Amino acid sequence: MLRGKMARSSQMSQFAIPDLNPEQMAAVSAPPGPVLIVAGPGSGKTRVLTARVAYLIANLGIPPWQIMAVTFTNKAAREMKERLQKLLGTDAERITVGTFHAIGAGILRRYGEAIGLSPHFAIYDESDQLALVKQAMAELGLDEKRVSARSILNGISNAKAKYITPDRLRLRATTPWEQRLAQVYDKYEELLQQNNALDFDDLLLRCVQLFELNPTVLEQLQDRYRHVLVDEYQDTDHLQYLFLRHLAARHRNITVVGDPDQSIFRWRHAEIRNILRFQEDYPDALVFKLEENYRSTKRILEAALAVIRANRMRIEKQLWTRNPEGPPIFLFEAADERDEADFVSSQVAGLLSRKECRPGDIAVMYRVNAQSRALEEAFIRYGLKYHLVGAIRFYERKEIKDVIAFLRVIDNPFDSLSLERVVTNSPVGQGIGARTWENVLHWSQTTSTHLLEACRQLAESGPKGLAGRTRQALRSIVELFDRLKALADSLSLPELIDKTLELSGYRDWLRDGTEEGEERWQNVQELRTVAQDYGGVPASQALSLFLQNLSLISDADTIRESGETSFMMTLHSAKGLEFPVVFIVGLEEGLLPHSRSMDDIEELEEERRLFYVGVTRAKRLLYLVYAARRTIYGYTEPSAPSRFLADIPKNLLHRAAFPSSPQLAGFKKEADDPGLQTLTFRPGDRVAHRTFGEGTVTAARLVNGDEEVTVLFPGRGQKVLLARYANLVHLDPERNKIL
DNA sequence: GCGCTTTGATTTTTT
DNA sequence: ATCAAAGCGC
Repeated sequence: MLRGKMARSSQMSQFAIPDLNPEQMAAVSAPPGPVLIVAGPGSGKTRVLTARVAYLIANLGIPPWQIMAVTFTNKAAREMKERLQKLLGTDAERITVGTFHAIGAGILRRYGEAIGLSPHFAIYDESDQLALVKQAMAELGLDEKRVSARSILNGISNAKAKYITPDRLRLRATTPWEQRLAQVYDKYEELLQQNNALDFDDLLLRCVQLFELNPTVLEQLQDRYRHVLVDEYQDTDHLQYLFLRHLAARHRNITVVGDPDQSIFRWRHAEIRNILRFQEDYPDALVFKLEENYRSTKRILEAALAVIRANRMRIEKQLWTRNPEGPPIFLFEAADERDEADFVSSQVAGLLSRKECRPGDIAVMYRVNAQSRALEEAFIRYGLKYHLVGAIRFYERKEIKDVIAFLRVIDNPFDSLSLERVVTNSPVGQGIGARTWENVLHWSQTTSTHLLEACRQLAESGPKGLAGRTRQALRSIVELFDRLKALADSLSLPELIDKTLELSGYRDWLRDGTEEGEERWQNVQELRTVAQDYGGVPASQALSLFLQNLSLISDADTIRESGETSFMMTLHSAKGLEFPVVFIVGLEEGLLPHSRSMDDIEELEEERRLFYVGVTRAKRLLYLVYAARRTIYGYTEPSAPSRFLADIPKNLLHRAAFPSSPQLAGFKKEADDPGLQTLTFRPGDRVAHRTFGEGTVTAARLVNGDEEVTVLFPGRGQKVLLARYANLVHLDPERNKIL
């Protein structure tokens, strides 16, 4: 007893709790048991969660391996690991930190055999799922023109998210549509099983199933993970809820952190009521509220509060900040989306030329991705650098999916979708068309062997009518995978990838000499680089783990923090980020709130939360922009300002004018740099621009220490550019010398 | 089996 | 306006 106490107190000194305010401190050092931390934006919630993990280990002497910390994104998991590393050193490695899905996949790899899963299961993403639904529908003789595969998949996803099995769905089905849905769902599950594959939802659903069917396994896990901590609890769905409830049922040491006001994934089955009802689930829960905001100015916070106050589904908080009042929030009415983009660009150019911030301090946020187009064009016109966040996902690139398909087949020959991808999308399938492929599928069905085996049998002993060319093509596919499979035992993973690319002819096929081909090849090399982490052991051992981890990673969209580029992103992808300067554009009825969300009160509340999330990303400067008319799908229509704008008290807003810059009282630094004093362009000069080509200067003047040049580009019209950003090149330097 | 034309849909996307 | 998937002809 005494020894234990001494050990604890000596450990306590090892962990110096970082500066925390009293609320944060209370949450961090709350005794084990159910704990709910309601954390406002910018209140240091991740810090608190991390500090609590450290506290449990260092101060309460809990072994690191008894702790599980769950996040939603890989990025959040990574950040938490890094912070724990700093706080605890090597102890941190033994803590289980990961996303729901990664942790679920890990559990299934380890214990899945109890419910009939091979540890080599593939993880199917949404496009794989859709392909599987189509296959299921085809096998059931359902016409895709009458029921879209998409809507069926939605139905299946909804059922899965609610933990409804095909059997249960069939029992509760009343309409013909529901009966058909249950039928396809059933078939879909059968196909997953055949392919030895799981979809994303399965990673949690099957865990819950495992827990319910195998009390021994569940107990083992409960005793292993005695302390569970969850980030972003407001975004958990029903499966995640069940997963956590089971895991924490025995020891009830569950800490959740979240903010119902920032719940924006309802459409992804997130259930805001999970956090609203936490106290009902755990009546003895200790509740802490983090209400001090360290991020935004008083004005920005006040505007945010005014916006969110109108919602009903909330836990009331008294947010406050010690930060300064700050400049007013700028409100600008643009004529249309082009004008809007011009306004944003000119403001950005102004902020940068006045050195009020760095490009990386600025983010432009919008409701739908389509809005980025006009903004990008304007940024390019102004010579401003930007980075589109979350637009292209690495894992979804065609070439990456192709290479992964090869590897998946090597790892799991039952994965028919991947083999199909190889055959239809790469040089390997040369000479095999839809007809032949149907034969293979059919053969595989009748002999119930996997597809590769079906190819082999057809090549060797298929019907006489089979053309020699087809036979040869099938044989070469089988030989390719036989060779690769054999090589997997002796080569490391990166080497196996090299061999795969070489032997399949994929490398030469991809690098077709075009610039695009080379870029795609670079991406493939990127994938190879990732594989190097798994290089220590033979590929046959590393492959499953590599593939499963890969399926769970989506963020090659990791923000590059060079500071030299500004950011554009949807309001959804802005969650969890913060920027000194934020522009929210397209604040119009129909866009925000989106027209598809306007007839449902709960969806409207979510739109409002989305706006709230956007506003609370801003630290110092916030611009709210809307356009009087907007072109959508080729139709130009007048638009009304968003109803959410009306909730912001007028005294916080300042109507911005265009094109002159607003006065940024309190922010404007005294310019040491007087900027440009003389003109370098004059009317008549011939100049070249990166995107507009050659043109003639029609006017030039000094504006805020920069040179504003008006150029007439033949065929593209007159453009007003800032010389500092536009990188205009003089075409006839001789003439310039005369100046 | 491949390439061109038509058709339809088009919010958000942590995994 | 734009893009992808399906449809159709060679």
